[in-house]
Amino acid sequence: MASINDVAKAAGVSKSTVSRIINDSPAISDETRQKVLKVMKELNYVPNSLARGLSNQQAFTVALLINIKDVKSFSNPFFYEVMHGIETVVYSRGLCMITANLENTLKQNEILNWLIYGKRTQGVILPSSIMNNQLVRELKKIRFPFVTIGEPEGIKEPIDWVDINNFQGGMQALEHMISQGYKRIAYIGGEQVKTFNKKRLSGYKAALENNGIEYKPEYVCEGAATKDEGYKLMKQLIKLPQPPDAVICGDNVLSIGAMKAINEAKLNIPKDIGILSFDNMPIADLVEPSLTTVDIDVFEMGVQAANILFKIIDNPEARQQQSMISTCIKMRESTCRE
Amino acid sequence: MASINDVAKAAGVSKSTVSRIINDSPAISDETRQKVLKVMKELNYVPNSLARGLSNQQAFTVALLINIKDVKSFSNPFFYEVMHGIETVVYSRGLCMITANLENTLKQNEILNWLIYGKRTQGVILPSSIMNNQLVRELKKIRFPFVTIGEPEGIKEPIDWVDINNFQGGMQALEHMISQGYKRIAYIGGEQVKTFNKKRLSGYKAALENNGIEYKPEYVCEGAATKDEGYKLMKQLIKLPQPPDAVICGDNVLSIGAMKAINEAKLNIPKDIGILSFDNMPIADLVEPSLTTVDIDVFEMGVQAANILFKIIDNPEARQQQSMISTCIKMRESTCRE
DNA sequence: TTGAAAGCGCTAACAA
DNA sequence: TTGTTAGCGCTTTCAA
Repeated sequence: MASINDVAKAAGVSKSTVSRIINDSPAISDETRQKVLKVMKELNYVPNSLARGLSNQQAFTVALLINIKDVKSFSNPFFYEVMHGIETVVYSRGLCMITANLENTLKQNEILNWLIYGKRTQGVILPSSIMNNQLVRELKKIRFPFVTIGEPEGIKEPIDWVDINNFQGGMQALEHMISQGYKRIAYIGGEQVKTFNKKRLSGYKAALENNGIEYKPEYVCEGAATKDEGYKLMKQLIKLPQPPDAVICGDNVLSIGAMKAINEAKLNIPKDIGILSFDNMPIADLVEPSLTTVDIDVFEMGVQAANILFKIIDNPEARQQQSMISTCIKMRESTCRE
Repeated sequence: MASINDVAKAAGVSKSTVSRIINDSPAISDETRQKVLKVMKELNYVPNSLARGLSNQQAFTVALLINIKDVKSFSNPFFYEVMHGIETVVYSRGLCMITANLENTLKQNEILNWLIYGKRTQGVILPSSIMNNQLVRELKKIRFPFVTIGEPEGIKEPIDWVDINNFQGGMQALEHMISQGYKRIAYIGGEQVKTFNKKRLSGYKAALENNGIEYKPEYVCEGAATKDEGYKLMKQLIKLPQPPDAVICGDNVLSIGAMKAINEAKLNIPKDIGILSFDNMPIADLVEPSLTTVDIDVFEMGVQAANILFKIIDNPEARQQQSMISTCIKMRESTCRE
């Protein structure tokens, strides 16, 4: 294992010179640089990141905190892609990404302390669900760079975050239905505790208004979570004196329940009833008919989170930035009336 | 930010003493220990991991390499749980976990070099798909601890790995079918390039033999990957002069295709044809009827991978260990003939 | 049981 | 453009 000293000796220069070359300092003659680079290659030299980190007082590491229990907010496929987005940016800057689960041995604050004060990382990306005013105050006090995934609620100071534009998603969902000729568009929404569900519903309502369609409370169900609930709620909708001719569901699971109810009522999708779902999961392609969804570029969300984080790291005075990722409709058979 | 010196001064001891306490050295009087621990708490002291690492010549970090492109072998939900399993063990030992994607800016070897020679990590867990004899030789030469996820192919030297017991899975699948009274059990397998698919099929064949059932080549299709292929293959099976009364599918996607074919033929699941799938994905619970699957404890696989890795780290002379995670049948409606 | 001091591999201020 | 040197925060050997 060659060290900077070995390289310096072998190249006949001082270790400061080698250090300067490692750090791309311009104050080095081309001749020396070539010579040293050659020696580095020969010795298979890789700078010791621990020594660099100690000297620079930074870990060359970014941490992604996840909450494994919080399956709904950032569940499997999503999380995976967010992570990959972050990773792409982090590694392209020559840092490592460390991941840590908040539900592990250490408690939330402890693990953050451990990561931050133990100099294990120089920035974190964390789910908005764990943010609170005290934590924000603390992080700001020590000027520690952080970015939140998801817009945090009830935070007084402005902070940096990225989120899906769920309001836009709700609007797009309704507008897609309208464009396909549906008139009476119902809504089976997910749990209203989650901000993103509230935003989606607001988007739906706003689009109703924009399009001069009357809002009918009996068309809107909230707080559903399981296939079974989707099924039951859809059944009720079908039984209405004037049943809807389309339904927007909060997620794929609800949709599957709703589809079952529609099939049992011998109604045709998409002819009699159109159906559209938030969250573009693999299952949307597999069901019969395939499911039109509101799609999200989760990878991009990771990329933006990381970019914002580096912006703060590079310039601690940078203005806070909030970034919304656009949604788009992934059209499939379930709304293709034609 | 308190350093070891601050603690030493505040406690009126030398920094060696503080260091000994950090490292749980027994050669410390209880009195001193209590005194120093109290000061540490007061100063909110956390040891600088970079300095410790530099001094100890180890990063206190374990790396998980993933191959984001290789969706089939270790795809989303799986990977997520493996990671969580690893993480649980890693953090309980006070180390960090870093993840790195092989498809990133750096190439495979470069990123490994970068991680290892840059002292960024003291052990890696990596997918068997990237293993080759040269890499094994190199890692062994420098005695770098590593564990493979999945049994590697064509590796000459014995190495440490964990894998799902896919052979057992294949046997269990067939035996479950038999126990439910099915007689003519077909098999729609995944791509045979993948070792795990070969093993599953071998298990199926072995179980046939164990149970004195004749192997019928026309009942076995291989190399399918999409819903559509599942559909077509199932259709062919149904058209056979003596069609099967049960089918085992290589994954959930194939199963959905097969179910479609069965439904179109107006056959009942599970009465006329039973269906069972490898891989217990969320979708298995959502389809109608719900799908019996071969389930896998992927979390446990991560735990074992990490445990083996630490065994090697703690004792470089340890014998190589291969660990197989048992499968089990998750019974649902699709095979419930009763 | 404790302390003094050297050293881990790098960076950066200062000098040349 | 390059070299010398002190120092980053910890561990560990040796001595007391």
